[in-house]
Amino acid sequence: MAGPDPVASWPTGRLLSVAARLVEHSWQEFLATRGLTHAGLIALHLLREGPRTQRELAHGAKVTDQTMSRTVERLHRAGFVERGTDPVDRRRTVVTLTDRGRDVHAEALRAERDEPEVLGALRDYEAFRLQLVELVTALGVDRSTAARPDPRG
Amino acid sequence: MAGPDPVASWPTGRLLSVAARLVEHSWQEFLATRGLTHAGLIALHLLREGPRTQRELAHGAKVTDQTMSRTVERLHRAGFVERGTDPVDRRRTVVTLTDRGRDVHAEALRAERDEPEVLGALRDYEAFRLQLVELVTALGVDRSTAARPDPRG
DNA sequence: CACTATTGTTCAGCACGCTGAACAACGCAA
DNA sequence: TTGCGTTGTTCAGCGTGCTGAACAATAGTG
Repeated sequence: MAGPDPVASWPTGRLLSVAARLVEHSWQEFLATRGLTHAGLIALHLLREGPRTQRELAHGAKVTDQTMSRTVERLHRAGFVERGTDPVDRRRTVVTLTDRGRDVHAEALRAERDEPEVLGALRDYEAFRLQLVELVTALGVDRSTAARPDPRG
Repeated sequence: MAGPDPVASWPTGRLLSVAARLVEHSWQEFLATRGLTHAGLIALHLLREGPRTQRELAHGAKVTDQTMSRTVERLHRAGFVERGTDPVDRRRTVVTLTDRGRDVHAEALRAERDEPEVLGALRDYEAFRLQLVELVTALGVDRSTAARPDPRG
C-alpha cells in the first residue's frame, strides 16, 4: 500500500525516458514480426529519398557515427539496405534502400497511422508532438562526430 | 543542402526517444562529476523514504528486476546504497540509502530546480510534464516481472 | 615520394533497457 | 523429510546509446 505510483514526483528527464521506452515497447510486436528494430526504422525513413552515406544518416538521426554503423549493419543483415563503397571516395559507405526495405518502411508508416491507440492516451497529441519537435530541434544541434562543445574545466 | 532536419516528419515514438537521450545527456555533466548515473537517480529517489527490496524498486521505477539489479549494483559500487539480506526472507536483498546517497540525491533535487534551462526551450513546460505523467501512468502499468500480457499466437 | 592532417568507418568497452533461463530460498503438501 | 511450485535475484545475451581509440583512404605540403 503506502505510495503506489508517485510518478508525478519524478524528474522530467526520467519521465521522458520511461515514456519513450513504453511507447517503443508498444511497437515491438509490429517490429519483431517484420524482423526490424525501432532504430532501424528511422534510418529507413531517412533513406526513403535516396542513397546516403552513414555519416549523413547519423547526422539525420541525431546519433553518433558508431551507433549508426551498427544500425546499418543490422539493417543490412536483415536485407533492408544494401551497402556499397563510393567509387569517388573509397572511405565512404553508401547505403541504399532495397525493395524490401522500402516496403517495410511504407508498412510502418501505415501502421503508425492506423494505430494511434498508444498515444491516444494523450489529451493534446498534436501539442505534445510539437513540444517534442521543439525540444529535439533546440537540444539536438548535431552529434554524429560526438563533438564536445564545452570542455572548460 | 537539400533537407537539413525534417525532424517534424519523424514518428512520435522516435521523437520521444531522441528527446529523452538529449535531456539525459544534459544531465551528464552533473552526474559524471558525482559518480552517479541517471538510472541510479530514480532508485535513490524511491529509496528516500526508507529501505526497499529490489523488487519494490523495480516496480517503482517501471523497469524489470534484472535492470534494477544492475542499477543497484552500480549504486552500491559507488557507495550510495547499502545492501543486506532480509533476515526474515533470505531471498530478499534490502537496499538502504547511505548518507552519501541521501546527500547526492538532495543535491540532484536542487540542481534540477536551479537549472531548468534545458527544458526551458519548451513553451508550456507544465503541460508537457503533465502529458508525460499521463502517458507513463497509462502505459506503464507495471513491468518488473516482465509480464507478457498477451501471448496469443 | 614521404609526412601530416582530415575524414569515414569500425572496434573496444561501458550504461541501460529487454527477454529467457538459472539458482537459491521459501511455502505448502504428502 | 522429500518433493514441487513460487518468489527474489542474478547470469547470459542482445539492441541502442555513448566515448575513446584504431584503422583506411583522401588531401595537402614539402
